[in-house]
Amino acid sequence: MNIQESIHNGIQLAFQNIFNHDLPLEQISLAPTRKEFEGTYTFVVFPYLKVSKATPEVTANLIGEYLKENVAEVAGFNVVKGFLNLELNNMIWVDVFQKLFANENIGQLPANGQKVMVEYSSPNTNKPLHLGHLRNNFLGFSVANILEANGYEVIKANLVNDRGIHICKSMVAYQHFGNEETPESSGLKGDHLAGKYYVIFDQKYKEQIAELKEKGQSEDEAKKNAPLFLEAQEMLRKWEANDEEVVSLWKQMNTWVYAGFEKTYQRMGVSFDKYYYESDTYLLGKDIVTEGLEKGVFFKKENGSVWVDLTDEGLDEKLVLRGDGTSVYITQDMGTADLKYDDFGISKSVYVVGNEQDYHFDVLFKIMRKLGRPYGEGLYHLSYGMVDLPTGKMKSREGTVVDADDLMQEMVDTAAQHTKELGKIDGFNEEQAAELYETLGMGALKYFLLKVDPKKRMLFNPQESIEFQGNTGPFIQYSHARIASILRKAEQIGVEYKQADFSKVNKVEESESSLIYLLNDFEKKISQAGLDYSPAILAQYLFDLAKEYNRFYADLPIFLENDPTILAFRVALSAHTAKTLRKGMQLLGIAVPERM
RNA sequence: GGUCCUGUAGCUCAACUGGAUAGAGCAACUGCCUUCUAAGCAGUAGGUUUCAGGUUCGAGUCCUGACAGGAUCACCA
Repeated sequence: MNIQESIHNGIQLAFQNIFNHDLPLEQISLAPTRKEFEGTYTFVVFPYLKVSKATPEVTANLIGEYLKENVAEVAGFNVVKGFLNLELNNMIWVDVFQKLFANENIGQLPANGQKVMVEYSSPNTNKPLHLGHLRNNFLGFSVANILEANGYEVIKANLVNDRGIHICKSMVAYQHFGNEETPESSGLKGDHLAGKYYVIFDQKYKEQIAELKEKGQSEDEAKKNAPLFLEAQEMLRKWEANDEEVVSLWKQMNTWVYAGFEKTYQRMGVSFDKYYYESDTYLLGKDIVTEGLEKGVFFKKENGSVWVDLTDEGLDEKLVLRGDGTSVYITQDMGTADLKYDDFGISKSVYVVGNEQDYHFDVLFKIMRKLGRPYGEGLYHLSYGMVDLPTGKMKSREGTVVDADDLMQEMVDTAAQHTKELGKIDGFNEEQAAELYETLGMGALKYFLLKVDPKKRMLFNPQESIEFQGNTGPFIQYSHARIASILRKAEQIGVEYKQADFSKVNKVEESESSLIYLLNDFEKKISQAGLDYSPAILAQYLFDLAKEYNRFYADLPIFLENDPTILAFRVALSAHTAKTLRKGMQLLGIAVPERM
């Protein structure tokens, strides 16, 4: 039993014995005591005054006395107004640590037998990935890791948007202006090559619109009548009719784009277990429309279009199939939801998609629940906010985006420059140095994007956003490297700490107990991060932990300690902190170096 | 216009889900490297939590109404 549990039990017994009141365990909550007061945990008694029929002070004192008498861990207490601060026997931190230290497999909760799919990334194959995709990918990958640590079996999925009018735009532009250019001949990554023609399409398209307007057409007419636009539409029709030439160009460009994406994913450090392609799934969902009509969940209008009425849920009527019998976006998504379930038997399905699609997913999930899908309650939209630039919103078509590949390279270059300035590469060969720069640059970038609550929109200022000091990835990486250095020294001078028995440790300093308190919180934080689908909770925890360690590090110089038992204890404390940092950062998808 | 999200120190973010005197980092200022890595540590300064009401022992957190920013409401995806 851990400390909190035994205090919880003690409080329950106290209520039974003193007030003759049955207080369910799950209603008892302990808060950490604020720094200004003596104690470790605080129990707030205000809510129970009706039960105790006494003043806050009297109530708190009665419970405090009972806990002091009957709960071994509680050494004393003090009462401030209605706050009961419990002072623990300092030595219990040694026991707490001993148990943590013995756990080989920290940060992994027992399997819960449930399968969850995390869909993220979901790129369009007409352009390269940008800053917004970085947030999406890092979030998705990290949440997948966190759910796995919470005991789920996780399937990471990528639903590639490889068809549609926007893809045809790149293709049309390539046909006209491509001159047989290839990634090899141009030296461009395949995804950047496709993106180049997407931008060209937009430029030429705008020119044509301007020409038509000069000839007297309205803006809307011009947009619909521009030759390039008509060509793109025609190409989509041909693609759907399986036209050989169009399909072959489509395949050719896709091959290039996927090769480019693969490199980007590799550098990001993300991976997928399953790829879905919209070119395969875009016709799915029509059978669900039929099913919905039969079940009376959907209804048909005079022109043959099919709708769902969600007014009882506070939404509107939504179209699920066009009058001509063709699909809309949501038709396909209904089909894909079923496909995922049929493929894997998942009980939960997480969609990592930007918050501009909040309404869409609200509708989709309500429909699937109305249809009585077994996975209906497990559908979750992990909605995240946009990444804004100081100059405003990013637009791929206009080329005002921060490109993912460029940004990652820039971060790694900055890390390299920074590291050299600090003179930290003595003893590194070229390959090791390059690896370190990669670790630090990517660590800084990932941490920057993950430390913020996903649902909040965030500002990215390329000039000054990413720091290497303070609440940053490199700060945590640095703390780890520091400990690694201590462990090397301990190894060198032969400190035995790995199998040590710390029961003879007879004093615990404040900076030690604070550190153990935090180390003890690790699994709770993983669980919280899983429930909230929020890597930010974990990021914040790891920063606090690294900071607490650095305080301990400055406070108690380990190798100056004369008592060998305490010295070993402190080395062990360091080793376990390093392990926790490493594991936690791994859940964020961030590597930690042994030296830096 | 309807719906949803956000609003906390100059800037970027926290606040254990309603608890005590709202905390970190950056930027500014002051100390600390002949002792384990100074990408660090200790400290100073910085706040009417957008505003106005309400609920209660207690509100940054819940409710109502303003204000500001954003998203969305297509037989687009």
